[in-house]
Amino acid sequence: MLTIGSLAKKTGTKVQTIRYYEQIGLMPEPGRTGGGQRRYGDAELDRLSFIRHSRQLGFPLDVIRELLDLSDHPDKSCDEADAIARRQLKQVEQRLARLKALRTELKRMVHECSGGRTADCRVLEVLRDHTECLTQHDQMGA
Amino acid sequence: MLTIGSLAKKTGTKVQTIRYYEQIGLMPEPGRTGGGQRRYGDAELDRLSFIRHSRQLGFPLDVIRELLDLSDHPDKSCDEADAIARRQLKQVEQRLARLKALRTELKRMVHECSGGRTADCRVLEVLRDHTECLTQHDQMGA
DNA sequence: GCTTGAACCTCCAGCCACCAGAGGCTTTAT
DNA sequence: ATAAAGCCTCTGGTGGCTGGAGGTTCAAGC
Repeated sequence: MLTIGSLAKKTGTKVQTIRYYEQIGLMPEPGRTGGGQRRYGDAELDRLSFIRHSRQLGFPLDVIRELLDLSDHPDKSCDEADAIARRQLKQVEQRLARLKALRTELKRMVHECSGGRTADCRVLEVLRDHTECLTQHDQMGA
Repeated sequence: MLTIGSLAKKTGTKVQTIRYYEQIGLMPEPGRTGGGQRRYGDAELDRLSFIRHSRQLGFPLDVIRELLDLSDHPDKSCDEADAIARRQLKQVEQRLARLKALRTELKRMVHECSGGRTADCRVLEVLRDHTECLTQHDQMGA
């Protein structure tokens, strides 16, 4: 039987985060001691590990909910999980592309700045005038 | 003289966002009509363009505040603006590296999944067992 | 058995950078 | 004169947590 603190340590989660997951129904309500403290077993450890690992891979919580549901039904088709992972991959690739464009632009700013007064600062100049940008970096989100 | 709506259109900003910027002191309080509607001039247009462009390059609002301040004082040294841009570049590069690791992992998951029941799903299996990961993808943040 | 101190409890507020909607007023065009 | 588009303020929500206040419980040492 694990306390919330040791569960937190084992999974690299903050205690508050575990309580938060319980609050939004992502983690089940665990058993309690007579005094009202939470106690966890192996099932909860596995579930939390799954959640944390999915988070590290960038899946949002509502998607993780779906993945957990799939994982709880071993006879369902795998297609859905596969589709979710593919979507995530696509998003990661889009974000990569955007970040690369940003990097290019920032590098250019920094390289062209040769010190001096801010009046002649290349960094500020580029920020002032969007038309100087070579790359398109329209919406962010990452 | 621009209405808030036309300023929004020109800069690709939502109207509410402009009011938000005003509320947090990033944009100045503009002049008003007799009826209380905001009217903007070219200075505000320039300032908002600067803000939006900086946002697109991923600078957070408090950093943009610094950049605006530097831009308002043409005789200050350029070093600070340069340092800010370099920091941002570094952060972008870190995020790129993390995203690349994620992409690798997601690709592997997707490639290894050959359909079937969720019980045998490679995607779910990898999520369950972190030790199968080749790459380290510790904290996210993007 | 008693005391200490670490870990637990609940509840509330805040972070970032907005976005949406309710309910009402102003402007502009016809 | 009227209509509709756009403006106003104010409130509350988003995602995914994180921190703190103020109080209780647990486990270990004496």
